[in-house]
Amino acid sequence: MSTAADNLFRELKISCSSCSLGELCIAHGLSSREINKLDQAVNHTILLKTGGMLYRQDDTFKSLYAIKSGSVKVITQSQDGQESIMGIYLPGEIIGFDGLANGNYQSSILAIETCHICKIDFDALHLAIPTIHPQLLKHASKAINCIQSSYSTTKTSAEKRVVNFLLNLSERYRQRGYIHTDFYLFLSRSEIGSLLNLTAETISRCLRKLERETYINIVNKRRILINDTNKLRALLQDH
Amino acid sequence: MSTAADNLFRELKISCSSCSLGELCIAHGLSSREINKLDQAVNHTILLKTGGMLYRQDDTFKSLYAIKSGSVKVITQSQDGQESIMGIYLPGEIIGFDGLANGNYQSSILAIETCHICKIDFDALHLAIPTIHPQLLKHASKAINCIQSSYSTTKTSAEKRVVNFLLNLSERYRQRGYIHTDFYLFLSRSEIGSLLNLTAETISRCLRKLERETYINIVNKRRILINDTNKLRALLQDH
DNA sequence: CGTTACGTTGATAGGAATCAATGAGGGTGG
DNA sequence: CCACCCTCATTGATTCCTATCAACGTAACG
Repeated sequence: MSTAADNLFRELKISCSSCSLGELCIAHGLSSREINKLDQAVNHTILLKTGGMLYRQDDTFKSLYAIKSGSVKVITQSQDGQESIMGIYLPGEIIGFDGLANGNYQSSILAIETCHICKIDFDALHLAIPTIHPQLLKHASKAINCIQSSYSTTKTSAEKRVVNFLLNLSERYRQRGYIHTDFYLFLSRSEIGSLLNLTAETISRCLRKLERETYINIVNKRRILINDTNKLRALLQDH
Repeated sequence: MSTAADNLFRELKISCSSCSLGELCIAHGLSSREINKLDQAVNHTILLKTGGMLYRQDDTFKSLYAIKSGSVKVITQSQDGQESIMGIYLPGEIIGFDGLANGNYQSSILAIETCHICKIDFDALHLAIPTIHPQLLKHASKAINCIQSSYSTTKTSAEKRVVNFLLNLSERYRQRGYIHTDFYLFLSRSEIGSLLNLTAETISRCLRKLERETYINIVNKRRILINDTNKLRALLQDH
């Protein structure tokens, strides 16, 4: 019923040349003239508040989106109405490739914290910079590898899946220049469970066990401090 | 150590204009002049025998590949040496997008039956037909949706995963104009288990149970006859 | 200040893994 | 041609991990 337009957001004007995403964005490697053209294709910067929806599963595909700040979750709804979290996206990641194949997005995107997001009209982008596609393909390829690797981790024990989840987040924060041993979980235990194919109780038990064994500290339920990344990573090796 | 070149294959010459893939291939929608250029980019048609390797994980990315006939399996090796089957590809599907992001393939491809495969040199393709990229993006998007949906099914019971596997194969054969209620499994029970995150014993038990309950017939271990697709599909609904 | 959602913890149940034994086919070499 | 080996598939018995069920505590919020 409701669409992304129902949610509160403001439009901001930030030019691509002054955007902080840098090489993470599709603009990477473009000439300044091309970047000006990109600016015209990317006419909206959206402010999306926590809980706000960027787009809904089955909406017709029109745009790709680049996350400038904040994070979002990917949700799919199966035919029986069960919602399931498929992943989360952080700044510098491009969303929307799933809509390209059929012309409809295959998942819904919701903000799990306040986000700034670039809306990139696909047709306009194509017209403005025909040479952009290799960059897009690389981003799509990265998305493929990302999903592929999360599929791999479903083959291990609950504890390993949780450890892998934490290390994956940590590494992605590190790559973006954030502190990678101290971060906030924007997902509930139940949502993490949905993401990792486990129950909320199991997530809770695993996190507390990791805390008891001093691999991590948990502050205020949601804030994670990693004491020693290498020791944590070692947990993935044992069988 | 060994590379794809070690495996037996012959080169065949088949022009894109006379290729049977049709709209499944990236050539779909191109003018005849563009198709001639594509022919120059696609200079090899490879005959790959059962067990032969198309490329190996970590090989440097150079080409995309289109399966003309036969089927292949996708294998990834984790750091501890464990091999795991990530999926199988059928005629009309494009392989190799996983190598685009980093310049290295993230998985190995092995033939599970005799295959004819088009090798599409990526750089040559780019030079020959700069307008090809939207088509490529669609294929990449399809790949994303495909992996995404197989990730979804890891959230269900063993029996449902097996049923979903059979129906998925059946549907893909149907879309390609093959008989979709009678097909051969080119994977062992153990490989299906690896694909679905189950053990060989569980796969065996599930298949035999489906046979006992007359949803399917199993001929000679590997050949599957589906008695009633709708009844089989109904098994996915119950909880 | 009740209501609600979230998180923690314990007890129990269930489903798939594991272990084990057997059989069936396919290939090889004597 | 047959004995042997090896891989694959099947089936049963048992174990183990995670889901489920249940109870309670806590924080946020109107």
